[in-house]
Amino acid sequence: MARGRKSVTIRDVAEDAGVSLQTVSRVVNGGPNVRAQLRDKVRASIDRLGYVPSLAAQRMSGSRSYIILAINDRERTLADWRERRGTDWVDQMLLGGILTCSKHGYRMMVELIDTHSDHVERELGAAISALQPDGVVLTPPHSENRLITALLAERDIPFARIGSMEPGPGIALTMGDDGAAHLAASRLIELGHRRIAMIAGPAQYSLSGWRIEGWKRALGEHGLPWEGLLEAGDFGYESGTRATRALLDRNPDLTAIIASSDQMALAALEVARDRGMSVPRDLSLVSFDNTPIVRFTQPPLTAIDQPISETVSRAVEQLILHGRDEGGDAVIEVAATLIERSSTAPAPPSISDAA
Amino acid sequence: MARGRKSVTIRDVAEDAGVSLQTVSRVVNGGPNVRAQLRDKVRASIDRLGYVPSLAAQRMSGSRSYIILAINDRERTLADWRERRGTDWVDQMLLGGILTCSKHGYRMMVELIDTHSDHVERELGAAISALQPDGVVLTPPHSENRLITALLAERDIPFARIGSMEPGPGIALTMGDDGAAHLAASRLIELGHRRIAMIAGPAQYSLSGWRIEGWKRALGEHGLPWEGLLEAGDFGYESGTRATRALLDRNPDLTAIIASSDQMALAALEVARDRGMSVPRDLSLVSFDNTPIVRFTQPPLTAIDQPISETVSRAVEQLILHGRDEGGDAVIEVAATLIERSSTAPAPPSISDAA
DNA sequence: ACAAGTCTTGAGAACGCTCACAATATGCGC
DNA sequence: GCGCATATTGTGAGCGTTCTCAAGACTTGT
Repeated sequence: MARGRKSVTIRDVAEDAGVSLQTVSRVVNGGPNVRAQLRDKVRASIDRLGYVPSLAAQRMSGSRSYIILAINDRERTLADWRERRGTDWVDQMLLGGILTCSKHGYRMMVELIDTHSDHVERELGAAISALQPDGVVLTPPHSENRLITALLAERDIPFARIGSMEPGPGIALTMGDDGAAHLAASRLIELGHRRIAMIAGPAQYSLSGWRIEGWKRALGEHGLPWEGLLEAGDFGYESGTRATRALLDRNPDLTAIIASSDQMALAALEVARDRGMSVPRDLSLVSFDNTPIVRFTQPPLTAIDQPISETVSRAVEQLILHGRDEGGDAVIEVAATLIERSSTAPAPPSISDAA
Repeated sequence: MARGRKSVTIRDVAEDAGVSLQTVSRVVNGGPNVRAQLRDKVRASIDRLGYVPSLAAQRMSGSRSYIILAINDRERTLADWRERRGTDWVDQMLLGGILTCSKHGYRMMVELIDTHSDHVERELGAAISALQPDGVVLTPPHSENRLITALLAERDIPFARIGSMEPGPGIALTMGDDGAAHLAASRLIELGHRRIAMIAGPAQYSLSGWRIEGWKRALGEHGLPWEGLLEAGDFGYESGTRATRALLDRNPDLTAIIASSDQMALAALEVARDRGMSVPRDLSLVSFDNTPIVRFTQPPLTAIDQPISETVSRAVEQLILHGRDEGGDAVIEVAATLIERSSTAPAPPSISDAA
């Protein structure tokens, strides 16, 4: 006889236990109407033979594929990856997703999709046709892409939009970007800062807007102006350098910066150092993301921790458990927190204070 | 009529193009014997209808599943992830793998498996039965786990072992750990260092041994002793702290350390700083991995860059292209390089030199 | 003890595709 | 123009599972 390469099928189990295929299938799927005695017998056969149902066959006949597809932005991911900037976002997503999926007998697959519009439909369409996933997790900036959400809705595939505060279509999950920015700014105000700048993310990410909102709101609550204190970057290091320089040039009295990504904060730290400013003595710095990097800089950075894993985990759970329910278009919020490290300190006595 | 939720099948294409299913199948799979005229007609139908074959169905009937499974160590990955240490290894692997897979029409799936022996067979067996992958990529420490390689061989699934210098079974791919350690040590010797310590990785990783070999060899070539200069860690930060302290306590004349992971190097940097030693003036530091973190420490660390993405990419390519060939048990080497940053400098004039 | 219901089990079709093979068309040498 | 080899197309079965539906076994109320 040949190698034992043929795998154990449901038929083998059925024969071994002396029951029909259907009964085995019911036992495997926790079907309701099987006598305890038979169920145990089948279970024993399954264990002995080491039977595990074939995902492909399950997909073929059943209505579920047991696959959740996670969509990431190809351009940004690849750029980060090529330049060895770290792709912590993908990591967090992958692990949070995998763990929650496997808890429910699902698998997660990661797909990189171009933001560029003519690719979106083709690439996403192809992935969906090939995989026929039971749910899709969208990450920014795809989360609010009409083309994508329309495509998914048309194909009747449940989906979750990470990082979106807009209700429907699909499940929206936000990490409270406005609240987080508000928190960061408020804390800085509490520390005595009056001139607090923001390096925002790119406009096509709606969370960039929300962060700006939160920051403005905090300043407004204390009667502080924000004009001239806003610069936009693209989350990358270089853009952070440019933005920080512009901010510092324009505002000699600047004492604090909130950066919308760790990379941009790293850049700000470097620019400050180049200009002979000490962080946090002369300049306080708060970043967004809290990737592993910021714990090891000098000084370690105070950062808004974005609970990506948990958010994706919640998204996956919703998709698996309530995927097909008409979900009422709820917005789920997983709160971000401020991790204070050593890049923030009380504001230096200002020139006007001294006067 | 209901929503357009039913997907386009090969049958739809066949009808649209007025040919048989088989002909469409041949066109899709690049079959050799189809007249150009018909092929174009079928292609047109495929494009118009947006047909993409179902992975599940392909797996069911054909001999291939178009899935490559990447196995990672669950314990270490989860520990790194939970403590937000960064899981750069997974990242690099995932992206290198995904890209190469998609180039060949394959997909990559990531699976976390416990090292603990009774889990290994069950978990890996289950993953294989469910997914029936066309190839498996093993990462350390699974790369040399007999239980795993035996299981894969028995089921006749091609596999690649990343980070292994041992030929067969399966394809072995190494990043030249002995050579890399030799390179690091040699460079330090060139800089005038005589007392060069090594913080090794855990023994169950065979690459730990190879790195020790390379380091010893370099020292030996210059008549330098290594006794008392070796400590083992577990790749994690805390173990790096312990190891560095032990090394420094035992060897007051130590001027350089090679750490087998970035985390341990980070710890060494911290310990040195605590003891009032300046890096690189008093102590030179070389780390392994070159994760994004080490570019932003103060000083940025000189590191051995492990080309994980490229190695996994090569592994995937081998599996897809030559998976079933009796590969002759070759060992493929993808060379690591030394990235010099600011944590290495000429050795300080030693006490004996001064005497 | 009998009809009417419920619980349990099984049989057969179907999912979308590729395989092996059969049938037909085309080309070539003479 | 005939016969053979070769290129092209079509047919039917089967992959491993779940679905639908029907049949048999057991309850229950009267």
